[in-house]
Amino acid sequence: VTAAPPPAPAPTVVEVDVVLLTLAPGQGDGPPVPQVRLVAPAGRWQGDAEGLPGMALPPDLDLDATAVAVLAQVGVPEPRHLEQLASFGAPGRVPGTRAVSVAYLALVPAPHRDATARGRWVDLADVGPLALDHADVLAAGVARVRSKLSYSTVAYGLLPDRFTMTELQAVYEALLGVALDKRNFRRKVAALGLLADTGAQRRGPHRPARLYTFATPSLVLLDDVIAAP
Amino acid sequence: VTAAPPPAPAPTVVEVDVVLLTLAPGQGDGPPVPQVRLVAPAGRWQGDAEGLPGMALPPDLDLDATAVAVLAQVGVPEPRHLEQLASFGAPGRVPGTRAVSVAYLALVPAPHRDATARGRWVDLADVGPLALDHADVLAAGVARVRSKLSYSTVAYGLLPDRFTMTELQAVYEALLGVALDKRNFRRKVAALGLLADTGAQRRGPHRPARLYTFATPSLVLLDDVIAAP
DNA sequence: TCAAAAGTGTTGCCGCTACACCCATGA
DNA sequence: TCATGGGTGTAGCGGCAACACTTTTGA
Repeated sequence: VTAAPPPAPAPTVVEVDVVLLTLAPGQGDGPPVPQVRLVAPAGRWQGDAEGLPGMALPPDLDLDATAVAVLAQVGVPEPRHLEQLASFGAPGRVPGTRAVSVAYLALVPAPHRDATARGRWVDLADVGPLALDHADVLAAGVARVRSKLSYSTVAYGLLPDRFTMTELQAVYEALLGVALDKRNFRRKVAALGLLADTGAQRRGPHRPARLYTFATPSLVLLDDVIAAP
Repeated sequence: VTAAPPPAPAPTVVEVDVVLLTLAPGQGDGPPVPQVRLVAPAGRWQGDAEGLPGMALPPDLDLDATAVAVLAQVGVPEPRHLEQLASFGAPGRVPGTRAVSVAYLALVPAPHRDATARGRWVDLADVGPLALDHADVLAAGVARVRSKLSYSTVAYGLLPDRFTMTELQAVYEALLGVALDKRNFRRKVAALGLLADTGAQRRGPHRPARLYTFATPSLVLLDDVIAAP
């Protein structure tokens, strides 16, 4: 709301960038490794650093829909979870233009190795210098996921439809970077009542494991669980 | 990041809107009442509904600085707390243009009744229909404050420099809408060690009350407190 | 001396953590 | 039969909620 008559609109470009995260199965029997989707430098900026996938806001799409379109470009038809992260708009962040970036966080289960899609998955630990201020954006995304682990079912975004307790626990351990007690973990998860036992089992070289699903197919805040008697 | 050569920038305006909240002392001996700062309809949109203070993003300011500029317009030289809330960018949200709004949340102690500033304080309970999608933005701001009460010292943003325990408790009760036990409240607050006893007292018609200050003059996340041994 | 708000301890309960063993399967 | 991961119970401790009375002041 401005008091003065509308000034000439600033020549500002709005773009939507997406921090797309996944958890790739560990090599051998190692723990799962967190990965980001990065794309090659192109379009608006030059240089050799990769960056987050993004696009300019189209006239007819809202912000969420634009994020979905960005995801489509990198081969993700629909993410398990998508939420707005923050906006970045420092005057110098894109050389030559004034660009405001609305950043999103997206989570998907397993890296579909889709050859037609742009970009590649990079282990979080191996991410090099990124274009523009994308390192900040990525950091914000990672921080958000980590903090949400404790008070929501973010893990939903990273797991396949059916998964074992051990896999669920591995998600938490990989993202939190700590080891958890198996019995306590299972007890706590069970107490929340968010999982359904599918009855099915995963058969492997050893004793079969029960397969579970999230009872509600979306991310749930834990407060909401408690508040629903 | 776009693969194609840069398309002509969409004619998009970026504006920064601020949800400015305070807690006014209650009438008589009533509890404090939460208020928002609203401004009269002007500039970009017509109609009789008030709206949140805001302005177009100037070429030389980043988002945070723009929020500060907006606050200056409504008579707040520097807010106790300022954080980015979310961005709103549905195609139809401002008739006639494509405007993306980056919303901020700001907190200030007491309503300075400053005649030169634009706008007025309105009890949250009395807020009527707002311009554009500002009702959504306001709702997001209120939700953010409420949720942050439990895991941070947001109350810092709403209290004067020196305050009594009862006032601090009243902030929590007013925002949470529940009554709290005096002894438990004081014990918990003391255990966090975030307050300093000023030694001074507030004298009233009854027994004087100790005055406290926040030891760290900014909003603190409670996890950080625990993580600092 | 009275009215009104400030200030202070204890107890029971619940949830969290720590900890070690048997089970089912495929090889 | 063995190697490997799947699955289960308990006991101690600490934090949280419930609860009522004394103190200090101004009028």
